[in-house]
Amino acid sequence: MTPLKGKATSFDIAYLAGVSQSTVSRALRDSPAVNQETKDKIFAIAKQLNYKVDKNASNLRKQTTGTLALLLFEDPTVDESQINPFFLAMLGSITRACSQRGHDLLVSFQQLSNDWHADYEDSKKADGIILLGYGDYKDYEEKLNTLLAQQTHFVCWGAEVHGHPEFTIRSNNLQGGKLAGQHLLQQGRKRFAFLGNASDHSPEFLARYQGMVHALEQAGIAENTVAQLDAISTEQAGFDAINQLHAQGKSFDALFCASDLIAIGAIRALQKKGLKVPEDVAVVGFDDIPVASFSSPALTTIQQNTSLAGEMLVVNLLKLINHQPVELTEIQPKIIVRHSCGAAER
Amino acid sequence: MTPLKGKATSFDIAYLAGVSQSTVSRALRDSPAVNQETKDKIFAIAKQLNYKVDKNASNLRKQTTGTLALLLFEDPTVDESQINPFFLAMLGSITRACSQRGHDLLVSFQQLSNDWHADYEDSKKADGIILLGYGDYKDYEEKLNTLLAQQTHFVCWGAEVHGHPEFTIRSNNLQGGKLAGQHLLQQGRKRFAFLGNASDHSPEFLARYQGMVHALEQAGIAENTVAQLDAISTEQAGFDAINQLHAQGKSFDALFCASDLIAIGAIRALQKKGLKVPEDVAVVGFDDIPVASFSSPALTTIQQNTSLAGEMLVVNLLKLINHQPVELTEIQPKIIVRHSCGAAER
DNA sequence: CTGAAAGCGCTTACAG
DNA sequence: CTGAAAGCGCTTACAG
Repeated sequence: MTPLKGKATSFDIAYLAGVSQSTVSRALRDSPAVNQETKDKIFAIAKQLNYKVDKNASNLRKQTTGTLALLLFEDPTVDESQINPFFLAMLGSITRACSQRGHDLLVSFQQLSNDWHADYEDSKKADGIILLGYGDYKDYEEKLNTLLAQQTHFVCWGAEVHGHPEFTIRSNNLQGGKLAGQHLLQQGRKRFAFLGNASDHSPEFLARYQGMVHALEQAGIAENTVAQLDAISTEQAGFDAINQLHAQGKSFDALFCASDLIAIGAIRALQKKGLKVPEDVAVVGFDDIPVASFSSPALTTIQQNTSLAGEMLVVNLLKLINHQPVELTEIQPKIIVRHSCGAAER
Repeated sequence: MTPLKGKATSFDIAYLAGVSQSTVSRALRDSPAVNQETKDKIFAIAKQLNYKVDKNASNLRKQTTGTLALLLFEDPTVDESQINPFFLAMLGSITRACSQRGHDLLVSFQQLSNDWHADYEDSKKADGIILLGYGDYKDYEEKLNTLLAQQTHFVCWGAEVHGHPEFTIRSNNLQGGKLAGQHLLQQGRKRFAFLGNASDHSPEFLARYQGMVHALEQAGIAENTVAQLDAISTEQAGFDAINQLHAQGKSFDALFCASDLIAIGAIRALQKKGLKVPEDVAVVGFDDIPVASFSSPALTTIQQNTSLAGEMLVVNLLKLINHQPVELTEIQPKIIVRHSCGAAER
């Protein structure tokens, strides 16, 4: 075999094997319509030439890509350099799930303000899109509607696309909020506060809030006694929110935060004011990001199963692409009791 | 304009604009050889049809992809569900750097044992490959040589490809080790231990070890007084290594760990044995992963600048692809003093 | 400044 | 079981 200039093509193999290029193509995709001997010969030559199917050519012909795109968008206010650890964990599980199913993953960060919605599938770079991120849901929804109108294949994490539950994988946030509320009640706490946006601009956080309120009401605590303050999912926002709450003269002995990052910032602010966690204020977070177990005190939190979530996102997107029915998936949250709530022995 | 069945192509635009398809193609790429009026008309129609260039077709024709592949491989022993936070941070900065340069990023996890080396560029899915990961360098090197032989465009983080510094972006690990050693010496520590493989199976860790030894020798402390134990970059390995060191009857008041993950595990093991950090043992890690500031005590560590590293990886790979000379890049490490070394006030 | 034509490397009816 | 041929949707010499 003489070395060829440039990469080998199926024609080179055909020439060397003494068959037609069509046969080579069939053999390489292991078509049952090809004689085993012919196949063996072709495989051997392909291996020798270090031949790889040109994906651009095969995708162009097949009109498909074998690739999924992950669009990760963030609140534009967030520091550029840091990605929310929760999404990073999701990224990990999504990447694994893709590999397992023989798909490639195209990853891209986006600002919510950009025109991210249109391009990946239309330009044939991906068969479908996975959306991941926090941000104002009202802005988000608009893009989602464009995607819907363009019949792009997509799934998203967390927030439901109005009237289309099949496009979403989400945690049971209401249940998560209930778990947090109930647990805090069990610790004998009476005066509650919640950090995180609790409006339809942030449906996930809202559900967490509502879940907690639900638990409190069952225990005879009225919603109007609960202090609530908006916070995006960053440490800084949690820190600031506590200071604001105190400036407003609000007092509380139980604090439920819409995310761990908020909780960690809040704990810092509380400690800076000389308050003890959990003695003075019991704190529960949400997500169970890796740092949660390292904060002081270790953070009690509502865990979201990122492995399952990532897996389901990929599985459902693939089903959508293949026009198969999807399972409606809701991930069940789980409370991880550590020290910040005052329950576990220290 | 009547809506077209399926996606619009450049022929549809040509028909609508009353020009040839060649002209459309030129106009869309903003070729100076096209009349501005014609361009305007074509752009307007393209927008109306929500036209997007088919990347498979254009890549096939241009024989390029506009895509970079990131191969993230891990020690197979590591728990499947967790990715080393340091690499996750790198992933973030690489993704950003790619977007900024108009490239897509294909991400893939690999076991070091797999045949990952060949496919991405050969199959025309990417113009080049970024390699990221820990693992036995001896195994790694072999793959790298294959890549080299195949003339694949690639860059890698950390370990130098024998005789080819241009393919690597690395921290000055030797300097990092020195900083750690010097700092520990300044705290008055005399009896040193190092956790991490210090052989050519792990050149980065080895250099960190050597840097520390170098600092110690300058202070008159001989290398043979230093306790060293292998550990891969996980908490568990750090935890186990401490127990083993104690079982061997080794005692030390200064501990330098080849990574933060090792350090965090080591601190847990020390504390479990009733030893105080930093009073009994001062600990310094390496990487400055996000959890480092949250461990108790907060971890003093040698920071690697992941933003710069990710950026340089992308920049150099792009240069390699375009046959331009690359800058030899070495990232300068920086010591972040927190509490685990006993230096900062608590 | 514009058009007709070739061709990138495959996959897949169609025919035998 | 195999081959000849068309065609996926572009880009880019070549010619005018």
